[in-house]
Amino acid sequence: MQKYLTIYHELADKIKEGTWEVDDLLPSENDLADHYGTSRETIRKALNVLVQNGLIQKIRGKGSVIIDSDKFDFPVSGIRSFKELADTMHLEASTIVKELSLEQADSQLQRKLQLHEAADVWKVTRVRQIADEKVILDKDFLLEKTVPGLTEDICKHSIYHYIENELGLVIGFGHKEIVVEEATEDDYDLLHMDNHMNVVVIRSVVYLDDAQAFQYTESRHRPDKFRFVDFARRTPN
Amino acid sequence: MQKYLTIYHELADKIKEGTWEVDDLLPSENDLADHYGTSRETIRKALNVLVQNGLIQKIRGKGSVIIDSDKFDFPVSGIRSFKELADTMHLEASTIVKELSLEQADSQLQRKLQLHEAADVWKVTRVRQIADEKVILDKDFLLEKTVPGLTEDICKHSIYHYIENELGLVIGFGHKEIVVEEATEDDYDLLHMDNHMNVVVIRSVVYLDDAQAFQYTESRHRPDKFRFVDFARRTPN
DNA sequence: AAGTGGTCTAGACCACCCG
DNA sequence: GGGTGGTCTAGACCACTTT
Repeated sequence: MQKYLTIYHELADKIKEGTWEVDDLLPSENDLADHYGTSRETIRKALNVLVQNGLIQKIRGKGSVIIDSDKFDFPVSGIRSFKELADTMHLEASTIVKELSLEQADSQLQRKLQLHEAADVWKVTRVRQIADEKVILDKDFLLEKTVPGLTEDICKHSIYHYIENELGLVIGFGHKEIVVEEATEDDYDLLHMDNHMNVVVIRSVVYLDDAQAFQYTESRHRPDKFRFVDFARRTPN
Repeated sequence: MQKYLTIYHELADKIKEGTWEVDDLLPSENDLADHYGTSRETIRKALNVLVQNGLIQKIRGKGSVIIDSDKFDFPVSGIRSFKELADTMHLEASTIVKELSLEQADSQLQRKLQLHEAADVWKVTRVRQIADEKVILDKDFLLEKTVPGLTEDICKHSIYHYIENELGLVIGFGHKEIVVEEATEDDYDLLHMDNHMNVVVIRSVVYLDDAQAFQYTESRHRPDKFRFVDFARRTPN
């Protein structure tokens, strides 16, 4: 692995273990460079990842202060699979696969995935349970060309795990939209909806690191169980 | 201004003007270094900001491809003021200041702002109108010590503009939580609520670049007018 | 004055993609 | 094999904070 990433992980682990108090300063970049026997720029690359992930804040002239990242229980933002979420939040979660089929992408889906021609897509419908309550209805559409060999077993476990670990693909980026809509009959059928007339809908497109869109997802959440957490920095624009 | 930021802005403007087609490649880093008479590392810093902001995707061995960032109308995510949002989205928006007062932070607010002692805070209540409909109810709490001299006029215009441009402070980072809750009487009184029983509530804490929390906000949205857009990358974790 | 992080340089080697 | 981006180096100067 790259030197800066191993240093990042070592520092991230130490921070999460509480090696330094919140508001304490990390050793200076020069000290870290000496300690790890590397150049300052390499240390800076490692520290920048810590900054991105909300573990430290750098202050010019002072140093790098430890941030109370517990406050954020943050990795919910960004691109995360349901399984990753459930694991990091220590939830008792399970998945029910309602449908797994191969279809032709219609024109709307072609536009979302920026396809210039027809293509086969997997349609996957899954219900997510947390503590034995059906709270999320996920409808995924995945390019068959990019994600071949999907099985019900994979869908039940984690499609992302399959994509990244079995197929060796690398997720690049994604964008999502969150809105609130009226619940449909599907929602009432498949989720434990009680009296809620609204659902929170997250529509997202995910791209590989070669900028190819390969997945469109509509994720429908019971409103009383929905929670989205985000950590952000002010960037140049 | 720093060389890499001027290069970033020049390239960002060119991309937004459509100088290159989506899926085209930017000139190579070496070419850009020659063209701007600078080193490759400086070019790379500029390109990394383009990547962060979803304008390009770098592909090893190929180059930097232009991403269709229109698809994201993206700067809604991250840390943005209502005024910035309204401006970039070209909305006909206005603000009504309902309350501006100075209070003592209660224990709950002290915890949110990570204060170790009592402190004065501004309490600002504002209703946001878009196209003459009252759609957002914002309740802000700002440390008076950090943000002195707040006036009704500033609150009506943009508190962030005052903080960054008049006071010369620099926003560092923030975190937010989005949930759906039952509407309160306040919501019904102050927003054009029709029959919606739910509101989308965004609770956020914002920090300066010295890692001092200075603002807590509760932003309550009419569900049918709520939309949150997010652009994210997969980062090491 | 000394120490910190922020920027910038000129060079090097590597892994990867493509013709 | 030539070009691309990814990593790493050793050094320099700067703006800023603290002592």
